[in-house]
Amino acid sequence: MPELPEVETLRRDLSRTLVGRTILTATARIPKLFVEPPGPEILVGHTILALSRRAKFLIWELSGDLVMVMHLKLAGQIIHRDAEGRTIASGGHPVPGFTAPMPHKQTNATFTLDDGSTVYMTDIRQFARIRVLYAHDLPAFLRTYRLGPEPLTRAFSSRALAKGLSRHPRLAVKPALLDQRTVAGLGNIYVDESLWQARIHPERLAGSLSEEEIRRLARAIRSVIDHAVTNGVAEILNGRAAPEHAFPRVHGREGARCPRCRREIVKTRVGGRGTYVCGRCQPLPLSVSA
DNA sequence: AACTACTCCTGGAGGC
DNA sequence: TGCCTCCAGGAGTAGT
Repeated sequence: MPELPEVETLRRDLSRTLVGRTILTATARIPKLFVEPPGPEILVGHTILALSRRAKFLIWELSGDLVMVMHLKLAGQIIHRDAEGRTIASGGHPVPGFTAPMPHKQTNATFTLDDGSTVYMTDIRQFARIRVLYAHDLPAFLRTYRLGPEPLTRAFSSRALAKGLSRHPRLAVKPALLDQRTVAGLGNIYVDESLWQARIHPERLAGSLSEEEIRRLARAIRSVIDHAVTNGVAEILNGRAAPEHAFPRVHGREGARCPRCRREIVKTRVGGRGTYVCGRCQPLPLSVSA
């Protein structure tokens, strides 16, 4: 569930509470959490210099030429509690709640810091992964993913999107967008939202989109991601946002009315993923569905 | 090379 | 209540 906006929001919040702190202890409950050596013990004594992000990777930049690269996958969550046990930063998957007692049985890693605070990493599905690298090896590590442009940077444009989609001309546009080489950081929710906003059916073949549609899609991706990052995605997903900011607009809203045309939102399956569309706003021409 | 299907996991929902 | 199946889904990988 954590996609670019969730990870970026988390990065910003943790930047305020973690930078300058030194790690006193680091433990993992599940050995496979740290994909390969070194394990968490190497982090002890290192100071957190900055937090950065690439696609859905959360990157802890540490003293001594180390980086810790986290991927929350579907259900990873991070909670930072101060010495009194108050949550001072949190993000990722909202279940269990950020106020739940920590640690609990799904707390898979724990980091204690020099100010008495503690960072808990939880993951009810155990898919999340952590990798510790030398900082000078990080660029090569990221290069192996051949990640596409970040949607909120100048590198992302309708031209860049067209180029990315041209890699999969015979593939449905939804799985093409989920490929991190096309655009970095999109996941199932934001792809559905972007396609709805651009009025493009997820099963349209990537190669069938007109230039105008690709422009619309690029604008939609940028605005959907920007909106989520700007407005604080966790609160939006918790339903606490104002109605005009209700989000998601289609994903997970089977049976609700399309906010644009009032037609019922239907759930389908595209590329093996649960997919939500408005049948009126996002037409699927017969010529490309055959 | 490119695409599909399966896998990793657990918990929650729904059927009976 | 309880047992069963299905589903959630990022990304790695095995198979076609």
